[in-house]
Amino acid sequence: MTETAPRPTLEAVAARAGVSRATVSRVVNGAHGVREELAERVRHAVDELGYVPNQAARSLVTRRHDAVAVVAAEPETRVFTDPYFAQQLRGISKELTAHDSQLVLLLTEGREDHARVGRYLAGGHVDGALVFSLHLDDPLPGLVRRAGVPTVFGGRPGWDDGDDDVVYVDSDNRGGARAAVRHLAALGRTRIAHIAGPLDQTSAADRLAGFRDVRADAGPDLVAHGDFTPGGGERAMRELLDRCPDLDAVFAANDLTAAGALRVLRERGRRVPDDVAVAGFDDMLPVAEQTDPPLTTVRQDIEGMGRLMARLLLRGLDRGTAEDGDGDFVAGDASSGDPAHDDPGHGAGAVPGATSGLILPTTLVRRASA
Amino acid sequence: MTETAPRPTLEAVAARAGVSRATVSRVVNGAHGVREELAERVRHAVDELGYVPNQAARSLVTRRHDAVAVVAAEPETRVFTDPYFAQQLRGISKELTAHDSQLVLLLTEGREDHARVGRYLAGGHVDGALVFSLHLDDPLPGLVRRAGVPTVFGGRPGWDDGDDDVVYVDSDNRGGARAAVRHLAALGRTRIAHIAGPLDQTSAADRLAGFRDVRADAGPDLVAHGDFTPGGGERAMRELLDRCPDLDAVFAANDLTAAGALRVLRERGRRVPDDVAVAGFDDMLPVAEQTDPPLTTVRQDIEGMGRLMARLLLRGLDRGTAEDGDGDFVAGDASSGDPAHDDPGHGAGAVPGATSGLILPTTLVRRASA
DNA sequence: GTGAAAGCGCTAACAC
DNA sequence: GTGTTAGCGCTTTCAC
Repeated sequence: MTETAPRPTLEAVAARAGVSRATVSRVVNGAHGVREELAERVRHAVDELGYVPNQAARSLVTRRHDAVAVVAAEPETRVFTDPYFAQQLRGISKELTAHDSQLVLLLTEGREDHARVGRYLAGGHVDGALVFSLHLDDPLPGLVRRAGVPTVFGGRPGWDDGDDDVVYVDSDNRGGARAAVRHLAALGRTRIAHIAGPLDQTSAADRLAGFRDVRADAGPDLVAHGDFTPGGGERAMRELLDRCPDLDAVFAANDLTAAGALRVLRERGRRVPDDVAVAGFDDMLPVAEQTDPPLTTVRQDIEGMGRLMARLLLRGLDRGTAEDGDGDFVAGDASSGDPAHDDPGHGAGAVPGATSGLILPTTLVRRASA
Repeated sequence: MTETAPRPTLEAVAARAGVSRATVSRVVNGAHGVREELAERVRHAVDELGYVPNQAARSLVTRRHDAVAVVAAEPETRVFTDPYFAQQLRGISKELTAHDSQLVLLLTEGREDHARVGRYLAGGHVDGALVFSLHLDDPLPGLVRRAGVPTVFGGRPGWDDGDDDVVYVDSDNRGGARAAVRHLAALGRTRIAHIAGPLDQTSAADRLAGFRDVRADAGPDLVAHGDFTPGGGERAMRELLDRCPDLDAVFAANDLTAAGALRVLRERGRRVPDDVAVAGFDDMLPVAEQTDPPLTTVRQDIEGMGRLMARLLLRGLDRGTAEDGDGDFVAGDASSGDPAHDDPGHGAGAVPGATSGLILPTTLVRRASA
């Protein structure tokens, strides 16, 4: 834990190179209009002295911070029970790095933390925020709005007050669910059940909606409610089996749930997929590949979500800097029919005063369970 | 993505309260020696105006940032294949939050990123760094040292140049491994094999060392090499079975490896634990509880590691601020005998000029596999 | 106890 | 093109 040595300043570089501070500043910031000879001298001095600009001083005047906050509610989201969040972070990090922006991570544990986050966001430390909000009643969204910071949400926000323009990125939960259920149906299954996730999370609600899209006629006994955990999956599976002993397929709201269901099916002597076909959601690798049999499931581009969120935010931040149209990433299952499905070409800030979401496509991964 | 409104400044608050900027500053920073009446007036003005100090301006003069960088090499560590890193982050976040410090996440993807991280660290954006370095040849440690930023490492660093004082936190990989192997032996197993992890990571090396501590006589055919993945576990298990068909126990370097081994054992018709007892390491929940049978394994206090790292760093930062001795967290299996095992009471900066590590204890979690 | 004033390191007008 | 100058919002001596 050595002490930080005093860093050279712009002034020092200027003296060394025999120019003014302004010139050094211009060179350092890549401005045009500096004679190449001088520029070279400056660069030399910078190297010699090991000059690194002081960001605090810079932000003070530019009001830019080259930093973005990532806000996530830790206990409520499944942020730390699986690698999901970590992958989104990775995507975000990659994109921010490419834009020379730093990632400030704000994790909230409870209500006490909200004030802190609000203060931080309002304090003008960051240029924007990426907020993960998966609960219907999440206080975070309101909070960041009040802070007045440009924001992109991860996951479809539960509320929709209409008069506010909200930008979000989500994966196609509904379309993915449809694909899974259609796959089960294509297998010839006719008694297809669903184990839903906690419906106060939009992902769970959307997956249930996808199930219903395909099985509009499914009776209520074919739907049980889990909580995205294996334990919840077990309970729900038992319920379903008791209610509908003749079911021949199950679509679980996520892989953890499916793993629990699998265990109960085995315990009850049902063969998978022969007697009952099972499909999950997430393609959470450590689970989906390890179950017996391995899980047929719906894969999302999680890292891609993170990247897209960051990209949207950054693009919004330098709105007006032209340079548009790197179209990889605009996405969407065209057949999705999801009501929140915007023209992806516009991205951030497309429709002022209206919620606009970008939905990333999902893909069905076939393994042995269905 | 609404635009940020202009924030009130100290000046504004001062005007509102009818005092000088200096006084407001004192109140805001909780200094003594301000007449209570004035202080009250200032607090009032702060609330009314919704004043939040501008951190950039503050850092510019104080040279404090109330921010800590967390640096992790993404592809090399298993950071994104399991929830491990996320849990450490959570621990770090909690501790930093309690000290009003922000968490700046620096993820590196490759060599190109090192320069960026070095620049950032050297740029004086943060008060210190928490660095995860698990590879022997990791360039990160040297880099942060050159940046001259107070640092605490996560995981025992692979190198040890002796003349530098390095502070790190690790869990008791060696002691945990010993406990697992002793447990297998206590079960009456005599032919205990080990599937090691990638030995360029100290955790894997330490677990192997722990195995050897207990089974000093184990021949080389009882040790196979995996890579911390299920696939590696499968390959290693096949090898072991071919070499030593009579083995009756396996200690796998982590749970993922154990999951792979389990699959091969089943495939080869060995019953677990009857024919072969299996133990893992990590207690990685989505895996350890889902395997068939569930895994006996060694649990680490991952979140605790994160907290301790942050605590150590922060304590080092305000060295001299007295207030010491909240002794929860100082830890260590006293019987460990690990050479890097310091007197935990001293913590950060205890032995200047020498590597000092704090080792968190592990616990054996018994499930059905052994 | 409180205020006035200097200055942290940088950028952005504005002159030259 | 390049230098000079005036702050950005804050903390911190130093007088009073």
